[in-house]
Amino acid sequence: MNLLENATPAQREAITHHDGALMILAGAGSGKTLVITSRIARLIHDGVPPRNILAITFTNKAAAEMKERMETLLGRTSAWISTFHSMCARILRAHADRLGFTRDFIIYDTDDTRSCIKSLIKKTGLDSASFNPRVFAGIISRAKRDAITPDDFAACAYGPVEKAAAELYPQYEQALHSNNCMDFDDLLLMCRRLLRENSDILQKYADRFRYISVDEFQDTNPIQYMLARLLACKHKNICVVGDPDQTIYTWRGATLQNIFDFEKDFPGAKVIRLEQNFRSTKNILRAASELIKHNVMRKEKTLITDNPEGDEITVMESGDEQDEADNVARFIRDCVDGGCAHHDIAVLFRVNAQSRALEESMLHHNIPYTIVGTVAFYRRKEIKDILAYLRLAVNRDDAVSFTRAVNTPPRGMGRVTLGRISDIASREGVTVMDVLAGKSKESPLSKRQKQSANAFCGIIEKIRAMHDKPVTDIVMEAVRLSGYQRRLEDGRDDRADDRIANMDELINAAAEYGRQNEEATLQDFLEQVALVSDTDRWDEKADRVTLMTLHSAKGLEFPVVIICGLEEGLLPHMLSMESPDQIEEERRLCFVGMTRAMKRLALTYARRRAVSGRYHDRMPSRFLNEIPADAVDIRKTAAGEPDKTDGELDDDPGGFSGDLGFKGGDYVQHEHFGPGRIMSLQKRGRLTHARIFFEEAGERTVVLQYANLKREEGW
DNA sequence: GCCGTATAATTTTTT
DNA sequence: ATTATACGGC
Repeated sequence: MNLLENATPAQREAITHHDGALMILAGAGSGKTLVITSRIARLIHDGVPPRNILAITFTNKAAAEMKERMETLLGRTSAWISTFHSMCARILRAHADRLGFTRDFIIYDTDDTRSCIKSLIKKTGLDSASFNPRVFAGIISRAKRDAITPDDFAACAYGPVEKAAAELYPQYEQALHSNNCMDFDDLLLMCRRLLRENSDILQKYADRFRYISVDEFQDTNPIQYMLARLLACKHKNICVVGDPDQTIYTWRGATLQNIFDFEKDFPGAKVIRLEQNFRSTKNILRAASELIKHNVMRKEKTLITDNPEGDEITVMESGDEQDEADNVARFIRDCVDGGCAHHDIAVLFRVNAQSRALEESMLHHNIPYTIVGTVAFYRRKEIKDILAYLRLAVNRDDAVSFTRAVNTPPRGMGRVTLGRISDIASREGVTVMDVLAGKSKESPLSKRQKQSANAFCGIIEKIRAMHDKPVTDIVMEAVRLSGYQRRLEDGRDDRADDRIANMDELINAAAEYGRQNEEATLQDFLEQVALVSDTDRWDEKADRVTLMTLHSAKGLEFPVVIICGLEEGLLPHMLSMESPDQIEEERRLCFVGMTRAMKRLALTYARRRAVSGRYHDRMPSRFLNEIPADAVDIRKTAAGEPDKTDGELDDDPGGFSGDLGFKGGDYVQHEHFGPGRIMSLQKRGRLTHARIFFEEAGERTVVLQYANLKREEGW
C-alpha cells in the first residue's frame, strides 16, 4: 500500500500499529486525520473485517468525511464511523426496551431541555422569577456528565440553588422518562448504563468492536471516556488521538484527565507524538507556538515544519466593528486579486454576534460568503414548530413538543387550559395527548375547545399514519396540515417570507436526507436533525468565504485565515476572565484559530465596539502581545488615534499575587504528585489554595501552607 | 380565558 | 434582533 510513502517515521509507526492501546499526541496540522484513516484502512487491508471497527469523531461532518475517504480507499464499508452521540443513539434504539424506553424516543436539544425544566419549575411551585431554567439545566447537565445520580447530587447539595436543583433533577429525569425522551447527556449516560447493567449487550458490542479509535480525545468528557473503555474492555485495541493544546470544550465537560488516565487504564499503552506540522508557514507556526507557551498548565511541546517562512502575520487595528469588517473585506479583496479563491478564505470570530457586521460588509463589498452556525437552522422558531408536529407523531408522550405544537397556530387552548391538561395528565398517569383526545376521566375542555382538540389530534394521527411514506412527503404534509404556512401568508409577520423560505429549506433537507438514506424513517430524520450541527451542513465546495466561530473551525484548515475581535473582553471573552484556567482555554482557542491557517494569517481588533447597543472602548487582546513582534506586520487604517500598540500593555499572565514566596507560573516539586507548575493561587481566609498542573498527576488543588512544595528549575 | 400588542430583557463557545 | 412577560381588548 502507498499509505506509508510520504509518512514521517512517527506517522509510519502510528499507521502500522496493530494491537494494543495507542495514544497519539498529535500537534496542530500534523496530519492526524490522515494517520487514523490510513491506520484503519491498513487494518482492513490486513484482513480485519470492517464491521469490527469503530471510529469516533468529534462532529458528524468529520465522520462523513472519514467515511468518504475510507470508501474511496476500500469501497463500501460497514465500519461504524460516528460521533459519540450518534453511536449512543444507535445502540440505545436497538435496546431501548431494557431501559424502559421505546425505540421511538425523541432527542431533546438544549432548548427542549430548558422548556421541560421551566414547566417543572412552575409545577413544583418554585418561585419562577428567581429561578432561571437555564441555570438548572446547566447544573443538571454538569452533574450528568460527571455521572452523578440525583440521589448523590441531593446528598451533596448545598445552598438554596443547589437544593432546588436537587429537587428538580429527579423530576426532570422522571419527566424525560415519561415523555420517552433523552437529552444530549442522556444519550451518553443511558448508553453507559445499558452496557453496565446488561452484560449480554456489552458482550455483543465489546466482541464486535475489535479496533476502536477516538479522535479529538482532548475534548472528551468523563462519560465518553468511560464508554470508550467499556467498549474496549474485551480486545483493548483502543487508539486515541488528541492534542492537549487544542482543548476548547472544558465548558462542556471535557477534561484532560482522560489523557492522564489513559496510560494508567491501559498499562503498556504506546504513546506516539506527531510534532511535525505540514500545514502552516514557519512564521504562522512560530507565532502560534509562542502564544501557547504562555499557558502554564501545559506540557512543553515543539512543533516544527519544513514549510517556507511565509508572509508576516497581518495585525489590523480598526476604529469600530464596521471599520473592522470593511478592513476584513478589503483584505479579502487583496487576497482574491492575488489569485486566491473565495473558498480558500475563512473569517473566524469568538461569538456569533460578531458575524452581523461582517455579513453586512461582505454584502456591501459583493463578496460571496457563507455563515456557519449563527442561529442554527434547526433551532429557528418556524422549523422547531414544524418539527414539534413531526416529533409528536412519532412519540405521543413528548410533552414539550405537545406544548409547542398545540397552539401553533393558536387553537383556543391557552395557558390556563394547558395547565389543567398537564395537571390531569400527571394526576391520572396518562399523556397530555390522551387528555386532549378525551381518553382521561376528567377533561377541562369546553365544547368549542373539544372541537379544535379533535382537529389537532386528527392532524397528528394523519402524520403518524404516513410513517411508511417518504420523509419528504411527511414533512410537506405536516407543513400543510399544521396551517402554519397559510397563517404566515395572511399574517402580518414582517419576516414571513424568510420563514416560508426556511420551511421550504426544511423540506429540501428532508428530500436530500431521503435521497441519501432510502430506507430512512421519519424517526431517523428527526435524530439526524437533533444531532447534526450547522457546521455539518456547511458546503465547503461552494466558492465562498466562510464565516464561523473559532469553535466551529476546529479540525479545519484554510490557506487564508482572518481572526476578528482580538480584544480584551472578547478574546479572551469577558466571562472567561475570572479564572486563569479559563484564560488558558481562551488562549488555546486563539491557538486553534491561528493554526487553521496555511499561508496567510490576519488578526484584527477594534478600538471601540458596540456591546448590546452601547459602544465601549476596547483594549487589544493580551494575546497579541504574546506573539513575537518580528512575526507581525501592523497596519492601522483609521487615522487620528495616538500610537498604542505594543509596550503599553504589560505582559502579566493573570496578575497572580505571590504567597509564601510562590507565584503563578513557578515550577514546584510535590511529595506525592511530583513535578508541577503553579497555575493560580487563591486566598481562602488564612490559607492559600494553589491550582497546580502536575506533569504526571494532572491538575490538582493543594493548600499551599500544608503542601510542603519545593522549588524546581522547570521541566 | 384567549390572543395580540407593547415593553423589557438579554447573548460564549455546541453535541 | 429575538424572545419572555404584562396588559388590555374581546
